[in-house]
Amino acid sequence: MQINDLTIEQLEEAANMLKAIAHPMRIAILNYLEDGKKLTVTQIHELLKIEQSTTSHHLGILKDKGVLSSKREGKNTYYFLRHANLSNIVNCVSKCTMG
Amino acid sequence: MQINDLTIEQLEEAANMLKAIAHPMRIAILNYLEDGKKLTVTQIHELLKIEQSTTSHHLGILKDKGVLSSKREGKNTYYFLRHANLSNIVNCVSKCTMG
DNA sequence: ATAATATATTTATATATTTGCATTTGTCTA
DNA sequence: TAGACAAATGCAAATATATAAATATATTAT
Repeated sequence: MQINDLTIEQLEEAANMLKAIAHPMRIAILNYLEDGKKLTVTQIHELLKIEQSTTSHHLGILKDKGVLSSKREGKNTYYFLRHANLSNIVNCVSKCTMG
Repeated sequence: MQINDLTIEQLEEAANMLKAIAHPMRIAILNYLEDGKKLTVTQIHELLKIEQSTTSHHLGILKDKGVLSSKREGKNTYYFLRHANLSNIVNCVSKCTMG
């Protein structure tokens, strides 16, 4: 299976995934979720000091676009990276922004 | 120098870079520019079958956000990846969209 | 059942992005 | 210098996204 030569559908899915990541707050969220870490909405909302509803909204986008998964445990919902290698994207771009 | 624990400015720069990439046409452009390849606006405009001005606009965004560089040669302007490892982002996301 | 806590959704407003057309600017050649 | 070709820019309409306030839903404990 080739990596390049993507169909329009695949291009759009890839774009949606990157669009989901391409936001300062959402990059910050992904930073907290490296190495398989799992955090709740409240934890993230407190770490980033942004509104609870805004936090939930961002997490919803990341989940909807396939970047994060979530798992409810009692009152809490834990969010975590769906593909471990997605951390690489953030690291890669971070590296480029530091050159 | 740490990769994580980014400042707001760094988060925004990283987000801008990813936002520049996060578009179906622009991902397609990056796909054509792997392995140090250089293409002109017209070549890309013909490959992607989109308007010349639209092509130029997308290339401008990619250049402005530090993803591409360009070099004028006579009537043509060649565009190419600024950091070779940016291909990894596209490949990484592509891989995730094929799971 | 009720209250308390954690998440998610709805809604509205503000802002940003995409696209193509028309135009302009830059470069080469006759 | 005029004409042809390549690329960039200004503009406007349609579409998408971000944010927060208010509200709704889900879960647990009393």
